[in-house]
Amino acid sequence: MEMDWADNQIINTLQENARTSLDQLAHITGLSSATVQRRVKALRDSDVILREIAVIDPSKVGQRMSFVIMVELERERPDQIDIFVRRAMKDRQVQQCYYVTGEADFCLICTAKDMEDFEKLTHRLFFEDSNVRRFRTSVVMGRKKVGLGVFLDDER
Amino acid sequence: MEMDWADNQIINTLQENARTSLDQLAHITGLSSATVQRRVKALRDSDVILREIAVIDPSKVGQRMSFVIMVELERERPDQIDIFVRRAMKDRQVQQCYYVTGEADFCLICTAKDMEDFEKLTHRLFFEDSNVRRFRTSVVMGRKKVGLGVFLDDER
DNA sequence: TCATTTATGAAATAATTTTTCAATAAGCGC
DNA sequence: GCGCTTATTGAAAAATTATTTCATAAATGA
Repeated sequence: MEMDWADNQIINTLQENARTSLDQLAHITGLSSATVQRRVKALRDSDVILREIAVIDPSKVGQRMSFVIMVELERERPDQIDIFVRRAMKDRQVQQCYYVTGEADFCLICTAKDMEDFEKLTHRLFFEDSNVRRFRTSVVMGRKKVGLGVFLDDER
Repeated sequence: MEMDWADNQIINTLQENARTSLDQLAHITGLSSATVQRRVKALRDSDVILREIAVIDPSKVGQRMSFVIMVELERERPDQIDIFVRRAMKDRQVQQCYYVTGEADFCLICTAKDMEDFEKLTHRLFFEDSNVRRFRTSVVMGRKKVGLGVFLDDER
């Protein structure tokens, strides 16, 4: 999809606040609000904007802990990998699952109420899957930056 | 903040689609749209809903690569840690920065256009900071699940 | 150049959000 | 339980925001 400076501004702004009104975006870009609305629609239709979501504070809803988990599988056959991916993807406590190069096969970002809740998670994901060789857990002490932003060049 | 089943439904729904209208939320919860609007406002004001954002497809805006980087610092003094955190936080290509237990001190999730772009990132973040002992990079081959959702119990 | 397509802004329309207000429900002291 | 206060609720009005329409202007390309 063809994109210019105005689109970049729209994308950057909506990544910071998806509730920014078309009037505000019109002011930022110097376009009319009708044009901005068509630009936003095009960005949605072409899946540049994948979705618009509310970000919840996990600690405010009882999920007080976060974890980074590096997972090594026993066998790296595609079908074996797929079984693990499916299990991870459908688990609500797995926020992110990356298939990666290096020593580990996957990096997971997970949340849990407490350590007991985390232990249950490890059973669901790792002990019930005989193909998981080992996993290394890092407990998150500080969520210094948490986002999904890909911010674009502001230059005209 | 006191929260009931209707709030949970609102939270779960807005995490999937922040553009869900008050009428739709009213239908889901069985409340009036005026009440739902007040619930949503309360969730925003109390920072249960931290923000509402557009999620962009990185590959559609030229950021074709993602990386998981485990970072070890030389000295773990709070002021030294803070210097690194600040640098990581203000870098646009760092989507996430977790301060963690275990061998490494930090786990970063980063994006880059290509390997050259990534190399620049490592210089900015790691080589210019004499306090970084080492870092281990895992290149992301598959973004199997990417989100920030913390989904709540659906039971009444 | 001319024809065609595409993008634009102003205005009208539609949809959504926010406020107002009266009624009901929930807490609380006694 | 009774009376009092405070909270929460829904319907309707008001305000704001999003979308469509339509005529015009700019870009594209034979």
